[in-house]
Order: sequence, then structure tokens, then C-alpha cells
Amino acid sequence: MFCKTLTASDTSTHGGFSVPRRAAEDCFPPLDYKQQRPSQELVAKDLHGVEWRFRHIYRGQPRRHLLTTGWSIFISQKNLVSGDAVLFLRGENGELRLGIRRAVRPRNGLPDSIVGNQNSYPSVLSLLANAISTKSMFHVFYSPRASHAEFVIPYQKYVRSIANPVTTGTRFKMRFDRDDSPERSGVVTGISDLDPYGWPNSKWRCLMVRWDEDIGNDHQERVSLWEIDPSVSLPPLSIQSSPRLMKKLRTSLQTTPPNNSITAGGGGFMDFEESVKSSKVLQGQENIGFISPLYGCDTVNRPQDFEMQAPAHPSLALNATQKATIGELMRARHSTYTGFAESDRFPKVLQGQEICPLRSLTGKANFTLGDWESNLGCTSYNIYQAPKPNFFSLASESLPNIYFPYGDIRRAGQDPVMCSNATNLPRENMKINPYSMQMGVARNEVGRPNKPSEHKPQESSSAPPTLVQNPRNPNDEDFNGTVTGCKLFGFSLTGENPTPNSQSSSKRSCTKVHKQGSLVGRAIDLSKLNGYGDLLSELERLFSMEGLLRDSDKGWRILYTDSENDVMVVGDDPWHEFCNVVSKIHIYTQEEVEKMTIGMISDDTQSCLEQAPVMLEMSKSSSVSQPDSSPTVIRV
Amino acid sequence: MFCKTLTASDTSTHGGFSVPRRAAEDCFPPLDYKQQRPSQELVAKDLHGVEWRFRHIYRGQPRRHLLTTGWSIFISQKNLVSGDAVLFLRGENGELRLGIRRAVRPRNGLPDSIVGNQNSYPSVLSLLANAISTKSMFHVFYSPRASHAEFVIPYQKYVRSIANPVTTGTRFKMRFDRDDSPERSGVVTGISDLDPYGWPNSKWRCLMVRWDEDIGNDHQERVSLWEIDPSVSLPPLSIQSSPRLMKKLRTSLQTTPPNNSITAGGGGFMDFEESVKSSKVLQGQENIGFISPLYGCDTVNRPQDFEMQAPAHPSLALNATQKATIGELMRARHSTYTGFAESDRFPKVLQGQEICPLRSLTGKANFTLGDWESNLGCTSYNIYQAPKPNFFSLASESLPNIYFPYGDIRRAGQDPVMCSNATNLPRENMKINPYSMQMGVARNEVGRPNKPSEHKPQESSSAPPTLVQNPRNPNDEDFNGTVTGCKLFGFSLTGENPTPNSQSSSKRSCTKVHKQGSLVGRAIDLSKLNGYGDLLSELERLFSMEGLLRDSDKGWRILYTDSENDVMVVGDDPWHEFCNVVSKIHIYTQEEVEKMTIGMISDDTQSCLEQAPVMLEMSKSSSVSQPDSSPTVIRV
DNA sequence: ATGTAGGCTCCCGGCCGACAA
DNA sequence: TTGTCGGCCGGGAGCCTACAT
Repeated sequence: MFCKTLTASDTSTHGGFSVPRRAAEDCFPPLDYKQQRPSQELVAKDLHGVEWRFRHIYRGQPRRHLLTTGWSIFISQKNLVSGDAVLFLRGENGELRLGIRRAVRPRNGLPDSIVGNQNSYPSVLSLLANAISTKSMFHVFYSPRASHAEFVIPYQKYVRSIANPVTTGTRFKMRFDRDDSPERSGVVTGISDLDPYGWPNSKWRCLMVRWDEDIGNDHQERVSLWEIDPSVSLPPLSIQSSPRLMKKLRTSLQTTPPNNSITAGGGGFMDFEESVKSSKVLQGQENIGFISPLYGCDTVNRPQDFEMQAPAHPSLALNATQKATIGELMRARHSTYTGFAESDRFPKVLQGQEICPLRSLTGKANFTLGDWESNLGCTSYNIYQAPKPNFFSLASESLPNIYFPYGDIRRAGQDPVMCSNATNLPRENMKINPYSMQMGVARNEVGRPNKPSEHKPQESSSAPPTLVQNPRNPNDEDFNGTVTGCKLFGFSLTGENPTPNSQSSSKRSCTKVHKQGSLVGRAIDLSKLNGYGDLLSELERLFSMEGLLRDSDKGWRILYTDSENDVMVVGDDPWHEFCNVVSKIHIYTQEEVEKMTIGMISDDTQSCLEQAPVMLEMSKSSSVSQPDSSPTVIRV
Repeated sequence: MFCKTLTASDTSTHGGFSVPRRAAEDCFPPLDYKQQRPSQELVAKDLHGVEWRFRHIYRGQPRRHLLTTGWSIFISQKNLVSGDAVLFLRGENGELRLGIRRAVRPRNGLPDSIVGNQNSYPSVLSLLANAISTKSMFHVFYSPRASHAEFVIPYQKYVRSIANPVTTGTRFKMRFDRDDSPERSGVVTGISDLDPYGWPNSKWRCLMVRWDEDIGNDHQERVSLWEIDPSVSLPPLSIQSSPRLMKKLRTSLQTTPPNNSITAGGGGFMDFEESVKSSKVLQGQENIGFISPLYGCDTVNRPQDFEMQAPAHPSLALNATQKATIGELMRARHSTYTGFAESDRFPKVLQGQEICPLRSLTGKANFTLGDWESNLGCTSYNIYQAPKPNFFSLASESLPNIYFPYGDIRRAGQDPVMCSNATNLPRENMKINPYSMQMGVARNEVGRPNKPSEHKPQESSSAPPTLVQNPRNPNDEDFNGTVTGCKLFGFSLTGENPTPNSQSSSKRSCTKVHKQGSLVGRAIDLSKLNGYGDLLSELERLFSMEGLLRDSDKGWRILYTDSENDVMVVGDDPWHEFCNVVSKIHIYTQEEVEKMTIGMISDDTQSCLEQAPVMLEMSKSSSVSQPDSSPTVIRV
């Protein structure tokens, strides 16, 4: 196999593709060099199973390998530009495979007029909401050409970054894409919130760093925990500026130099890179080519990206600017793809390759959306609250009072993303399986709730919405989260209208009880009980769980939401106090409780939203009839 | 002014545009006919103010007027094809104006493989929801090339059709587009629901008709009230088949003949035609060309159409098939359009012309979305319920009991589009003013609520959501419709928590009861009951379930939705508290309750997905950089 | 070894009149 | 009168080698 970054000549309409000699000799079928100008036809399949045919010729003075006929079609169909890369692989059976990896290019900003479109934002939320509420499939799209996916992070990466404490002075390496010295090193000079007001305690870009080399404006001075690798021992610092390197780095950016007010730094390129190595996550991709056997591809696959963006660096409330890109893509249901994915023996070195969501590779990887989700939620909250003069103090005041037994991704009282009883889903299930579940995500500064009561979570926080689905059968029981009462930006994710418990608790003598996984709640009159023992008995009776609750070894846990919307363990408080503050009781499995805790970092992971407006971006692909021009679908 | 339908030669890449002699002499500046081949440059502005330049030459043997240079650019930029029409107008000041009218062409169906995307559907709903909740602008897009807009009907037209009762035997005319006898006549042979189970009392295609001429498969045998014109006195019926006419009709369809399984008939072409005449509604349009002074048009204006579609005529549950097309388009906020619209003195004969949503013409027209919405709602419900064996009988049984004070567009107990307290808005306000308010609409067979409580409207139907906005200032007080609590498929359209019972309980003495599988709810006055025993008796009586509810072994369960939208078991709470908090009562089978526990996807919803795949279609426009290839924005 | 540029060819877009409906 | 066709021309796509790095 070989990979070559395309040159201007390679991608111009003027000529063909210069095949590096070694690559051609290793990878292509041998030519008959006795001929004057030996040539042959190469047939290579891409990830979608589409065959591409090239004329492979060996000619010129000095002799070199070229791909001529067919190449320009490939270039235009795939919408490749200089800087993108192609990859040829030869399977054991001699079959030639072909992949592409697009360069990460900062985009020109789009005008505000198509940005900040609050309409497209709840649209995406609604996708998510509907998917959750109906337990149906949804999509995560990743447009590597458009964004660095700073808000979609491999789950393990995030967890690891949290597990490895970083202190000021820590030396680290950080990988950069498209750089002939792909690793840069630096030292952590400080740890602080990027925006302590808008995003207190956000982990996002909370590290202030000094780079060992002067790498100019292209590198941000703040990075996120998960972007760096502090575990390696680093050589002594050599402060040498490397102009040549810099120049190369800069010129390798094919578009205009990053406009800080828009692109806000180039970090996060490697979000998926690591997972590529560790988890077969693929990066830098083509999207699925939509290939309909019935109707062809020409009018079907329309690139559709939305780009949203907020002005950068507003002075107080919103300042950092980032992009997150989503796209929307059709899902071919029963298409007859015959691409890479069909054979598990296909090398898993597809790093930076196309992905095909319709078939499964064998590997899996987890992404965490926790931070992202939290960000999402908190953003909405913060955005809404920002104008309120008492917001900051209020938030900080109330923070210490919060006890959150499940970790910190969602904090009662902070996070609008609330789920009242989705407890049966383990934290580890907080992964996305792109085989069947993909999610369109968006982040948008302008989306905001319109009623104050909406961003104050009404229900106790218990578990994140679980985003798990069976890859084989999206509709089966794997997705049984009973996710009710979820809200995002004031939109009910479940379509319910959860009303504040204020009305209920005062009116009702009974306390509602929800069991994990059950849509139907029961009610229990605590005043008729004499203590926790009675409670347990009654709960066992109501839910036909005789003997299961009293014995903690049976794996059940009783939690409750108190009047402050905190989720607490039942039994700690004196009984009568408990009765006074309880607003709802939950029955969870032990696993669920534990798993809700896993991977959550300290308090509020709210972060970056404000700083990082979401960019919902259109695909740049210009060709209508090409199968691969849509935003990339991340496959895990 | 003149208008010419483009010929194949006009639109081919081979040549230019043949200008009809009379038209050129009347409309174009005079040429110097003394020259051998007189020519001049014509400059014409389109509705967006974009100037188009053509070389106008008078040559050939015999002499004729031609537009050569510049014409092919225009054709390709506007994505015009043979059958579309161009219109030239000369203003008083001699300024030349240019418009286009696209032909209504049935589209090729799209493969199922890109269908079944339930995600795109709530996306659109969410656009609407957010726009309403934030009182911001939203869009109605109409892609005349893609759909017949059967669900976007001029309001007056709808009202008129309702006002003029049609009986069996009524003779009528109906207009068809692209037909050299544009009017066809027929007789109403029956009036009945197209789908009495899924859409009882729907006006949509409720008329069975027999056409006077045998017009083959191309014409549906069912039409909607508003499609016909019964007011004209018709000549005696002459049953003559007109093969030549038919042939012409058929060949005038530029694409493949309508596939019944996909396009489901060709009616509704004239939805806008009438309003063109009566209300200055414009049809067949270009969309707004997005012209950003900052960034140009090339990457900004992305054609985006969505097309959703369900298979036609499935035997039982879902049979009506139509398309609704939506598109999404960016809105240029403060662009400096200098098109037609800038001068009110511009002739209002823009019938079939481009439209520019940023400026206002003087005319207005109203659209009703009522029937469409009703279909939407009922569809969803129907899908959910369809698989249940007891559905049909139940529905028909209880239908006569329904009292619906507002006519037929929204039926209580049927329509998820509910507004809890928008009662101050008269029915007549159900209009859309596209100057400032445009709405992306979609109709989707597969959208369905996920919880029983959600498809059963919680509130009495009072008034439709009012979709009125001030054309001049979208943000001012004209949009004060107090539109709260609107729900669409369980999504709150307002983003608020309408706290249903608080309002409704004061208004209604009865509590609604829905039985699983039944489209139609009952209401029960709890204040007249003395306890749970009474309740059970009354429920058994209402639903003819004597003995079934009291005995839990019969497999029925009584649940209720409380004021917090939690679903609870009836009987746990003290009776009087129950009465205070209950918002709706549900009768479910034990199995169904268990399903709720396992997961929220019930089997039936899955099967519905399979039955009615949704089609999400991208725009057909092939040029990325053209400003006018997006879906048409309807301007009224 | 390989990126780029110039030369060359061929195809297609596009202007023309011929011809016919 | 005007729709379509063949002829013709020019520009660009695309294959080639030469040259530079």
C-alpha cells in the first residue's frame, strides 16, 4: 500500500497522477518493461465498492509511472484538491483498493447571514430529540474538511485525559496534522478556564501552553486536556525557531491562513487520529457515496452541510470561536455495497480513509459525547443566563452545595439536558455506534430558550440519554432507554412537557416512583410509612420486586430527587427529613449507578459552547453527481 | 413584454435563443436594420436585480432575432430546461426585466434506499417549532419542480371550496398544467374519505370523479375539493377519447411517465395557478438567489430540497400518497437586493415569475396549511395505531360521538397539532404571510409520536396556531398571537411548557380518556364520580368494556398522565388528589404497558417505518455556484 | 525521482446559415 | 415564422515530453 498527498499537478485538469516509483512497483501489477511505453488498466475499488479505472503508463524521460485516463474523473468525482491524499492498497488476492483522505482545511468563514440561523439549530436538536424519544436511529456526521471536531472526542481519550492529571509545568507533546514534524512539544504554563464566566470549570482549552518552538500564530496558546500527550518523556527543551518548518506548515495550509476570528486556532486535528490507531476510528473521510442501484447516483447524493457560526470574541459573554460541523446524509438501507467493509480481512489500516456506514468493520470505538452534550446543555443555560446580572454569582454560589452522586457530567441545576429515569443504560453505553446510530449535531449560539423556567432543569438528573443501538437491528431492544423528560435547550427531547415539580410536590400526598426502564410510574404515600423499611417493602410490592430491594446484593439501588433537583441515595437522611425533601424516587440497577459515574470528570463539564459556536457547514463538494461528496460519516 | 416557452433548441448547449419576431420588435430596443447583421447587447435584470447580458442579433435566412452570447450562461445558471419559460418585460423607463417560470415536472421517484429517514422530518418540525417559539422568521419553500404542493393551498381557495358544497353528480372543471386543453371536465361520482380509517373526514382527495375524456392513468380518480371548479356551467358531456391530446399530454411530460407507486397521480398542479390570477400568488419560481456582497454566491447558495414520500396505495393502513417538498434556504438578512421588488410600480403581472422574499410586493394571499397539518397529524397517529387489530372497529364506532366545534380541519382527539390557549385567534388567521413568514413544511408518513400520551391531544382543539407576522417587521407586535402550547408530534412548537392541566382543567370539566388503539377519545367528568370504583365503571361503560377493567386478569391497565406529564398507574393516589393532577387517562393492555417498560419502540412503529419510507431528496440543481438553483420561495 | 510547464489533439460549447415544418 | 440541424471555430480537457528541482 502507499499513500501520496496530491500535488497541484496531480489535481489539475491538465494532467494525470504521478505515481511514486516505489509505490507503483510495490503496489501495482508489474508492467512489461520491455515495451516502449508499457501501460495497463488499473481497477481499484473504493470503500463504497465503486470501481475506478485508470490507465497506468510508464513513460517519460526519465521513465516514470503515471495514471492518466480516468484520473481526472476520479479527482473531480471525489472532489479532491491539492493537499488531499490518495491511498492505494493491494489485498492478498491482488485486488486493488483505493481510498482518499482529505486534508483538513480551514474554511473561509461564511457570512453571518447564513450563520446564526436559529432555525437550523433546533432542527438538529430535534433530530436528536426525536431519535431519542423514538429510540430510533440518528446520525453523527463529521466533515473533516470543515472542522476539527473538537466536540466529538473519542471516549477513551477523554477519559484518559481526565485520569492523567496535568499540572503547570507539565511537558507534553501534541500531534498536528499536515506538518512534517507532526509532533510539537510544549509546556503547560497554566490551567484555567478559557472563559471563567461563561464556562466556569470547563475543560475545554483550559490549558495554557507555551510551545517549544515559535510556531507563530497558527497554533493556539490554549489546548484541551485531551489534545495533549503528557505521558511521554520529552527531551530537553530546545528553543529554536524553525522558520523553514513554519513556512512549510503555513504553506501546507491550502486556504487562507486561519482567521482567528473565525477558525480560532487549529487544534484538535488529532481528535480522531489517536483513535484511529487505537480503535480503528477513521478520519478524514469521504462520506458515504450514495449508490442506488435503481436510480444511480447523480441526483441522489446532494451534499448538504450547514454552517453556523457566531462572531468571534465578543467581549464578555461569548468569546471563543470554534467550529463544529455537522452534515446530514441519507442512509441507504439495503444498498448493495461491496466496498472495503464487506470483508473483515481488509486491513484495518484505513486510517484516514473513507468510511462506509452500511457495513461493519469489526472494530469499535467509543466516543464520548458527554463533554459535548454537557457543553451543549450548559451553553444553552449560560447563554440564557448571561444577560442576567445575578447569574454568575448565583451559579458559583450554588455550585458547592450540589452533591451529584453520578459524577459530574450533568449537574442538577445546571444542565438542561436532563433525564429523569434513563438509568438502565450503563455509562459505557454512552458511545455511538455509527453502524446504526449517527447523530447530527449542532451547536449554535443563538439558540436559546425563551422561558426562564426551561433552562432550569425540572427533574432530577440521573443519567445521560443513552445513545446505544444495536448495529444489526436498530430497532431492537438494545435501545430501551426509557429516556423521558430529556430536555435540550428547552426543547423537550421526549416531547413531554415536564413541569416543575413545584406544582406537584405541594399538591400531592403521594411521591412518584419510577423504576429504571419503565415508562409507567407508581405513586406512594410516604406519610403512611414509618421508615425506610416500610418504603422498601412498599416499593417491592408496587413493582413486584419482592426481596430485591432490601438486599443490596440483588443489584438494585434506590435514589431520589430532592427538592433541589439533586439526585441522592435513599437512606442517608433521617426519614422525616427525607419525606420533606423527596420529590421523586427512582429505582436503578447498581450497574447503572456505577456506569453513570464512569468517565465523568469533576464538576461541570460545561465549557466551550459559548466560546465555540457551532458551525453547521455545507459540504464543499461541487459536483452533483458524485457519490462521495457529502459530509463524512464517522465510523467507529 | 413577452413570454416564451423554451424549446429544446433554446435550452441546448448547441445554440442560442430564438426570439419570436413580434416579441423582439415590441420588447427589445430597435436594431439598425440597415446593417448587414444588426446586433446589440441586451441587459436585463432578473427579480434579484442580477443583470444578464445577451447579444441580440438579427440574422439568418430568413432573418430572425436571436440571443446568442450570454444565453447559455443564463440557461445553465438558472438551470432551465426545455419546457420552462422566460419572460421579458420592458419597464416604462426602457429598462429590461427578465423572469423565468419553470415548468411543473413530475419528478422521478427516488429510491427507497435514501428513504426512511425519520430524522429529516422532525428537523423540519423543529424549524417550525423554533420559529414559533422564538417568534422569528421561518420559511415556506415550494419547489415547483419537485412537487405539486398539494398541501400548500391558497387560503381563499380552500375556504371557497369548503363554502361551495359539492354533491355527487356535480359537474366540474379542473385545470391542468401543460396541456393544450388546460381544462378538463368531469363529474363527481362520490364523496368519501380517501382513507376513512387513517384520515377520517379528511377533505383531501375526498371526491371521486369520472373524467369526461379518457385521459388514461395520468389523472387520478380522486381529487380534492379545492382542485375543482364546480361553479361553471359545463357543456354537455361528450365522451370522446382524444388520443392525440393524450399523446401530447404525455409527451409534454418531460420525465418518465408518472410511476403510480411513487408519484401517486398528477393532481394538484394548479394549486397556485388560481391564486396567481386571483391573489398574485406566484408560481413556478426561482428561489431567492443568495447574493452576499461579502462572499459571493458560489458557496453560499446551496440548493437544498427535501422530498419526502411514501409509497402509494398500500392496501390498508396507509394509502394516500403525496409528496410534500420542502427546502431549506438561507436568508439574506440585509442584502442589497435591487430587483423587481424594489419598485412598487413594477407591473404586478409577475404571474409565474421569480420571487424575492426580501422585499414586498403589494399583493397578499393566504395559504391554508390546515388540511395539510391535519393530514400530518392523523398520519402519524394512524401509523402508530394501524397494526392494532382493534383499531378500525373502534374508530368507526366512536366516530359519531365526536363533536368538533371548529369544523373539520382539526379534530379533537385526532390532531397532534394542538394549541392549548390560542383561542383568541380566529380561524381566519390561519394564514401565512410569506413576506415575513415562511415555513419549511414536510409531510411524512413515518413520523409518529412515541408515547401514547403524545398522540392523544391533551387539550381541546381551540384554534390553529396563528402564523401571522407583519410583513414589514417580523419582530414587531404583529406576531403576538399568544401562540403557546402548540404541539406537533409531541414537540412543543413554542418551546414552552404549556402545563396543560393547569389551563385545561379550569376550562374543562371533563378529563379525556383514550383507549389504546382508538383514535377517538372520550371525556369523563371526574367530579361526578366518587372514587376509583366509579371511574372504572364509567370507563367500562364508555368503552363498552364491561367487566374488563375491574378485573386485572383481563389484561387491561388504567394509566394516567399527571400534571407533570408522568405516566402513572391509576389508583395509587388518593382519589381527590388524583382528580387534581390527572390530565388524561389511558386504557392500555397489559402487553402495551410491558412494552413501555421494555422500550418505547413498539412493534407497530417499526412496521410503519417499513411501510412508509420517507424520502429525503436533494436538490436536482447541478450547479453549485449558481444563485438561483435553490428551491423556490413562494411569495404571496 | 518527481513536480511543473509547454505542446498537441480532440471534444464540446457555441455562432452561423440551411432547411423544413 | 421559427425549430432543428450540419458546419465551423475556439477553448479547454487531457495526453505527451521537456525541463527543473
